[in-house]
Amino acid sequence: MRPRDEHKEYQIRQKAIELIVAEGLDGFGVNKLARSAGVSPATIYIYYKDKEELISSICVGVAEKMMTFSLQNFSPDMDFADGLRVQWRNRLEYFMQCPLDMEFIEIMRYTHFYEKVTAMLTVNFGQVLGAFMRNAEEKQQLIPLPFEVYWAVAYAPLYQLIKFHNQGNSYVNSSFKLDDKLMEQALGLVLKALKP
Amino acid sequence: MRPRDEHKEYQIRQKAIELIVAEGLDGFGVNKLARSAGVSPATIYIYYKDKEELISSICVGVAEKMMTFSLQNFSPDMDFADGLRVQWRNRLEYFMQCPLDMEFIEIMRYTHFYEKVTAMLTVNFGQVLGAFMRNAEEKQQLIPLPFEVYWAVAYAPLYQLIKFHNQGNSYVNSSFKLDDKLMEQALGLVLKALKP
DNA sequence: TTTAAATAAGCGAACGCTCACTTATCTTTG
DNA sequence: CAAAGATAAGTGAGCGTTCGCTTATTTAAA
Repeated sequence: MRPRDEHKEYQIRQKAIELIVAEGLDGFGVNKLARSAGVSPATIYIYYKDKEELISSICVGVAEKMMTFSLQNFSPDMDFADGLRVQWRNRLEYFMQCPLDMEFIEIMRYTHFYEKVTAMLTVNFGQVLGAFMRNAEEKQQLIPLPFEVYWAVAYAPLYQLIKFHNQGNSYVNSSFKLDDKLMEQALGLVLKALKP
Repeated sequence: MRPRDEHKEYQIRQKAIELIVAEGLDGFGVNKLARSAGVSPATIYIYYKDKEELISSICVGVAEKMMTFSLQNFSPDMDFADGLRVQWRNRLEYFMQCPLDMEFIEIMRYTHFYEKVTAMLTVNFGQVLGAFMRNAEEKQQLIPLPFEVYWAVAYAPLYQLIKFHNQGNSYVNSSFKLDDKLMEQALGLVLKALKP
């Protein structure tokens, strides 16, 4: 039998992400994607059952890649400040390498497609980072907190900075670029908030 | 001449928000909206030039309402901790009263419709909150910081908590409800981070 | 080693349906 | 009755999806 053209498979996924980031989920269509990826619409249906499964699959794929990346060089029993810094650095590095992925996930976050991502993240991400938080508490490097309060203070500021960066500006500055120095400054504040 | 039926005007806007929150921007259609609001599709085109203007107008309207609400009882020369608490309380109260508005804006945030909102927020929101930040710095109630770092640490955690609440769960807990006590706890941490 | 059967990949064209939007007509007001 | 509101009944365009067919590759009998 004829083997799959892996380049086509890749092109479909890549162009789908590009199109959705550029034009949003509305404005995204299978025929448009086919033209953009240089394949026939029918070919897309060899790989995916329907449009729903196409988007869903890409969504989970990207989320898995992001999660794996952000857990690089990380272990739940690391020193609290070190562990949090590794997490921040990984996320920032991933974003610098794959800015489209980040924007793509942000768009998907408020669609029903994200439910599968949440389920996946809960199993993999939640376990590891929940353990990290509990360990840090035991070592008295972190104030005892409900998980959600901890998470909101520990990670949300980073995502907001990335959002400003993606947007290219903020409410008062017409141009904004996130760099290592700014990240460290924000991380310093977060650590100050969370340490006993 | 015949006057407009204001009930219809309101129904169109309200149902549009409900539909977009329920099914996303894709899956939202003018015919569907007309049926849901109990009017003819053509009636919608009396109020709005096209679908684009319809969504755009609702988007800006909701954002303006949110901004006005969140500046209630607030002044840029308030004591820093008091001012930040008022902001957090206002946002949380608005969300409790109009949870759909919040979800609606979050969906719109990653579409081209949000550009107009950003422009509007920059003018109104940015001015007031920029002044608040500068005043707080002068009074030495706030560490000197770039605006974006300040904003990320000061407000992002609240939005993340609201997100968890909307979602109804987080990465480790299968059920989560945001309340006043949790908000105060998170606000306490944020203040600890930002105060000298 | 040749060759043809078998099979999945891949495609262009078109299907049925829904979409955003319009037209022709009627209704309600000053 | 003039003027604007409101609508039922459309319209063509574009959507997701499928059909009928071709192409490339493997397999294995001759």
